Amino acid sequence: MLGAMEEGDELRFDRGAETPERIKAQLSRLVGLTAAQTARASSDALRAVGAHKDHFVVLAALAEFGPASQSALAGRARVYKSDLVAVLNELADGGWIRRTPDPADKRRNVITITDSGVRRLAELDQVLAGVNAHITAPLTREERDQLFALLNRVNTHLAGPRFRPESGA
Amino acid sequence: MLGAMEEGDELRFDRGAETPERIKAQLSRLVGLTAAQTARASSDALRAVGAHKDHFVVLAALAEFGPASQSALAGRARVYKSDLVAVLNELADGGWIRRTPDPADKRRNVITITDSGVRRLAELDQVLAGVNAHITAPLTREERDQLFALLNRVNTHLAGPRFRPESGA
DNA sequence: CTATGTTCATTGGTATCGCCAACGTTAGTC
DNA sequence: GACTAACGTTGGCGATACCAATGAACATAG
Repeated sequence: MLGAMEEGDELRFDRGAETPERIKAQLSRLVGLTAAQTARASSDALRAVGAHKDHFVVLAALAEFGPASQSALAGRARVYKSDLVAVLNELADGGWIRRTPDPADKRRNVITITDSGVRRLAELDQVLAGVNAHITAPLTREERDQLFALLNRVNTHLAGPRFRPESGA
Repeated sequence: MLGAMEEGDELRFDRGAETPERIKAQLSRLVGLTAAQTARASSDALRAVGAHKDHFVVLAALAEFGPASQSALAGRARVYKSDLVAVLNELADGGWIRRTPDPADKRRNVITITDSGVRRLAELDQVLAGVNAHITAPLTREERDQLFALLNRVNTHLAGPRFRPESGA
C-alpha cells in the first residue's frame, strides 16, 4: 500500500498534519510562505500584463517624486542601480519613461515618466489592487489593518540593530 | 555633497518618507520585506552554528515522524528531493543522521536521526527560538498570536485556488 | 593646468533558492 | 522476460538580491 501521498503540488504550501510542529512554530517560515505566495500572486498578475515588480516600483517613484537621476531613483525605488539599468531599458522600450542626458551634468541621466507611463502606472496599480484584494480576501477590514500594523512594527523593528545571539534575551 | 543620502545600507529596509505611498500600500511588499528580514535573521543565526534551514527542517521531520526514506522525508520537510541529497550528506558528515540502505527495498535509504542529531536539533531549536523572540520582540503575547493567526489564514487561503483576475471582485 | 578623488551609468559576476528533467538502479506487474 | 513505476542522484534553469570593476564626467587642490 505504501500510503503514497500524491506528490506534484508545490512545496510552498503547508501540508497541515504532515508538517512537523517545530516547523509550524517558526514565524520566519510562516511569513516566508506567505511572502512566497503573495510574491507569486503579484508576479503572475504583473506578468500577465507584461510587467514585473520593478516596473511598478520605479514608475511609482517617478510619479510621486518626479524626474530623477538613476541613482536617486535606485535609492527611492529600492532597486539596485545595476538592476535598474535593465528595468529602465524595458520601460523606455514601452515608451513609459524617457531617459535624457542631464545637460547640467553629463554623467547623469534624467529619468522622466511619460504620459503613457502614468497610464501604465495606473494600470499596474489596479492590477496590484486586485491582487491585494485577493490576498486579504479572508480578512475583515480591521484585520487587514491589524496585519499591516503588526507587520510594520515587526519590520521596522528588524530594520534596526542587527540580531546578536548574546545580546538581549 | 549635495545633501546626498548615505547609500550603502541595504535595500530590504524601508526608508519611510523616501518611499512612494503606492509601494507602501502593497501588502505583498510588506510581507516580502518582513520575510526577507526574518529569513536573514534565522539564516544568519543558523550559519553561526554551521547549519542552515534545511538542516533544522529535516532533523525536525525525523524527530517527529521517525525514520523515513528520502522521498518521504522530502515530502514532510518540504525540501526537494534533489536538494535533500546535499542536506543529508552534510547531516551525515556531522553524524546527526544515518543513511542506511533499506534491506526490504534496495532502492530506498532509511534515514535515521542519531542521538547527537537529537541534540543538534535541540540546539538549532534554541537558536531559532532566540531568533523568533527577537523578531517578535516589539509585540505582546496577544499580538504575536494575532499575527500568527492572521498570517495563517492568509496563507491557507492563498494555498487554495489560484488567483484569476476575472473571477471574484 | 595637471593630478586626485568622487560620482555616474553600465557591465559582469556571485550566491542562494525554488524548481524541474533525466539517468541508472531496483521493484512490482502482466 | 518486457513494461512501468518509484528510488536516489546529478545537473541545470531562472529569478532575485547583491557586489565589484570599468570608463566617462565632474570637482577640487596644488
